[in-house]
Amino acid sequence: MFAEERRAAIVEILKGGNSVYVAELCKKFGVSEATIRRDLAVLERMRLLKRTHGGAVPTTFGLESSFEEKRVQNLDLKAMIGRAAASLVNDDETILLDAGTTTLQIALNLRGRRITVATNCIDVANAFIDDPAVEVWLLGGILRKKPRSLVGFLANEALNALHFDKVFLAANAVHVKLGATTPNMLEAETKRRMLMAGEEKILVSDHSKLGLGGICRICDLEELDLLITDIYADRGMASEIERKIKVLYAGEGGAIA
Amino acid sequence: MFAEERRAAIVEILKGGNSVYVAELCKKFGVSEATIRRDLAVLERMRLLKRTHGGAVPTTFGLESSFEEKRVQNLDLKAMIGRAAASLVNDDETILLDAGTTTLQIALNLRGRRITVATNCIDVANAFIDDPAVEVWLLGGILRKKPRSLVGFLANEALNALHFDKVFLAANAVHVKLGATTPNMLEAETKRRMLMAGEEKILVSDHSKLGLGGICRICDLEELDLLITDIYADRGMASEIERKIKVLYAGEGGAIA
DNA sequence: TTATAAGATGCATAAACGAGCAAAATCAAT
DNA sequence: ATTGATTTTGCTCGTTTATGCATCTTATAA
Repeated sequence: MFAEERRAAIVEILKGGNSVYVAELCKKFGVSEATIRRDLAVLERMRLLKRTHGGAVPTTFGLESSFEEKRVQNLDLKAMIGRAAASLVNDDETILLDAGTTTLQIALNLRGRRITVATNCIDVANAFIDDPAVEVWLLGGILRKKPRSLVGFLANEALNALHFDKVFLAANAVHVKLGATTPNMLEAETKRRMLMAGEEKILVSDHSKLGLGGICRICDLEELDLLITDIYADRGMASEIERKIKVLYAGEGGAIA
Repeated sequence: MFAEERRAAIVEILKGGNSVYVAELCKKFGVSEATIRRDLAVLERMRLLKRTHGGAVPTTFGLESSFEEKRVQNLDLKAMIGRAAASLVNDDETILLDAGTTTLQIALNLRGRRITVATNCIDVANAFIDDPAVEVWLLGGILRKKPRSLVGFLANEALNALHFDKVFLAANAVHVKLGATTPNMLEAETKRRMLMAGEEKILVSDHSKLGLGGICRICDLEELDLLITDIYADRGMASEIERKIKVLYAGEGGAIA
């Protein structure tokens, strides 16, 4: 592996929103800490990341990052779900991607594809910023600063005027009876509109959110066409869910129906 | 095998997204390392690959594009203009900020203020990502990846529904006769809509753009309320412009009328 | 504050590179 | 075929780059 490749891979890791440790990178690439530090130094000069004591964090391009570095939970699971979801997308389709860490993984797996992607998340839009193949539409709206999503009137109005082949929705909780839920009312409303704007409605959620209930209902599971979760989902709960909606289980090798 | 064939074959190998080693290519084609290096040099000049120590990687590797952080021209002047512009904004106002490096400087000088900012630029929105005081609205639209701005139908529709106390517009060229212009038609259309959505219409432009003409006209200078430029503006041109529009000259200490 | 982990710096080494030159291959005319 | 011009190729050698190690300095946390 070339230095160039290694550096690109480091940037790729950080694009998922995670921070990385020097030791972690050493192990992953089988090189010394000195080499990793040199890599991080050049990447920092390129503004592709920000070094910290022990590793590096993504650049929140702009200013001294307020990056509250809580690591993304279940990132590897989300990456698997992202790969599985991306594999469902065909060339020349129009895709609507919800805001969220899982949908960001879908975005990363769609880079280079000949598709049109609309989203209400600036991180998702940014995943394609150096990708000439993908046409990106950003829905407008009020900027929610924590999840970096756009919600509210502008987003809803924009969604009224648009239609997509597939919509990939994220939810904070997925429950057999309560359906898909989220803690924020504005988010819920925008998510409902997103569903309406999509031909094929796909919900993505790693297994940790299954069985949980939130405050604001987005929709019942019957209203959706497909749920993509991971192979660590509880079998009992899974079979209950499967009575209401088709489920895909993403794993190392690929997805199983 | 001809050199041409060999080079085509090398490009073909890289097309799959793989990297190649010089030694590997030597063996494969039965030629010396010097020959392979010459091939790689030729192909790199044709932008068909990117050389690394030991081999080459495909050009679509990502790092390169992010790396071209072309440095902003006249950044210090733009910062002065940004300070001057920001000083015109009052608390509780609603502000519309155009996309551009100068308007980004305005945004940086508005951090912490109790205002609402709408923009069609993700960099401007990001300037407030860690600022709880400023409420940010992002207009939707097609993401233009080089200037990182949002234009087109969604942006225009959103602007129809909104109204702001002040709009700060950026232009690529400002001319006494031709007015404010920009090279991109979609941008021009969205900028026109932005003007319509603002009560007070303010154009910002450092002196290097004065006297230049672009392809797409945004508006005549008479349609605007104020031009903010810097103190290095040519006096002759400045006095001509002043016959059509009020001008503010930003300098080290502050702005002079 | 001190203890500990992480980072910076200088140096050594091996691999890769670039330039120049000569040999070999190719081509264009006779 | 022969000759000469041009291009391509391979080789050598001095230079550069990438990397790891040892040592010294700095940052973080108890």
